[in-house]
Amino acid sequence: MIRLGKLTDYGLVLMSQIARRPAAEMHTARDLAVECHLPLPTVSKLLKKLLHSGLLTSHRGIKGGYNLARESQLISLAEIIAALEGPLALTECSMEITGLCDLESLCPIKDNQRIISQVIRGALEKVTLSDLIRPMRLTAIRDQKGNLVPTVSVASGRMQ
Amino acid sequence: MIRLGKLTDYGLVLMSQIARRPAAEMHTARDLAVECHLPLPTVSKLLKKLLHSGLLTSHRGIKGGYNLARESQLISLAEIIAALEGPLALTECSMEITGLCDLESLCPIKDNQRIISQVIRGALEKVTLSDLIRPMRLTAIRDQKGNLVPTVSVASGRMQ
DNA sequence: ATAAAGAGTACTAGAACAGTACTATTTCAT
DNA sequence: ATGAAATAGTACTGTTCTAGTACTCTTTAT
Repeated sequence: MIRLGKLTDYGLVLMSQIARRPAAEMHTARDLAVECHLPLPTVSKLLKKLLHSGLLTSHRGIKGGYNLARESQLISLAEIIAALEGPLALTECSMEITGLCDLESLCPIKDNQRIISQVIRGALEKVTLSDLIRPMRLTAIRDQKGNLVPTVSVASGRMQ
Repeated sequence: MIRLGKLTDYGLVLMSQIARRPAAEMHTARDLAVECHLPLPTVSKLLKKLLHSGLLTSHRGIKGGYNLARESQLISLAEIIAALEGPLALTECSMEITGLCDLESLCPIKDNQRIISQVIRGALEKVTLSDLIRPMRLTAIRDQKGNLVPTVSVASGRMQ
């Protein structure tokens, strides 16, 4: 079951906002709430989740706040989403992967859900937080059938 | 807002089941329900949706049934999912793409949701129904950080 | 000591999904 | 012609889960 809810979107907005500022700066939940136009309790809750997943560091007390645990280029969208939505439906199968699929064994998939999760996950692994905050170029190409296919290309030239 | 619910999964199972059989065969909702172990009313509802989206053809009356509207290689997962979940959150931006982004104009994205939708959509566009029914090879590679990254490679050698 | 910030828990209202039932319409076979 | 089997369409309902909110405790710098 794959899902990107409103809260996850908020979480991404928050992470982007933190990433946009200099790395040394601390960010309080209150400030982030104002900057992102989100209710404070919601922001608090999200930041806590992101903290527990190891994507943020926190400092308590006055002059406290949150900051990125790693550089933004090292944080993938898949990680952020997993932190907020729970493991991206790769629960059971990822267990098997470590044991079986490393050996290129054939996987008798009956659940399509797994394939799809992995395709999506693969795509999200490739996009990092830093890709999200820099302006991206949106191009539309036509496939062999003549349909418009939107393509997201990052400034660095990497293709998704 | 991206979501793959239970019903969408059922829909994919149904499409796979139809695609697995010879193209000439007709498939009644009743048969598919039995074969896929799903309740008949649910199957009916899903098939109707898929029909309206142009992914299936139908024939009424006794000896009626459903069939694929196109060959399975020409039906992408994105299409099936869009048929069952509604347009994959690419509502507004895809409109703009036709006009602006074709010209490689810079897109001042404030909603991350759009980027993500497009990344995911791009990934799902590449996988077809025929990819889904043939056995796939699941491999796990390690990235530069040492994390396991599951990768789905199709028998044809195409990479996702 | 105090004020400001994060940490943790619990509760509530609302929406959306999933499932079901019922009826009409079409078509082939007898 | 008639009946059976199939799709087509609509409406309803219960349950689950999300989103939002409130309150209290702990930590830390001034």
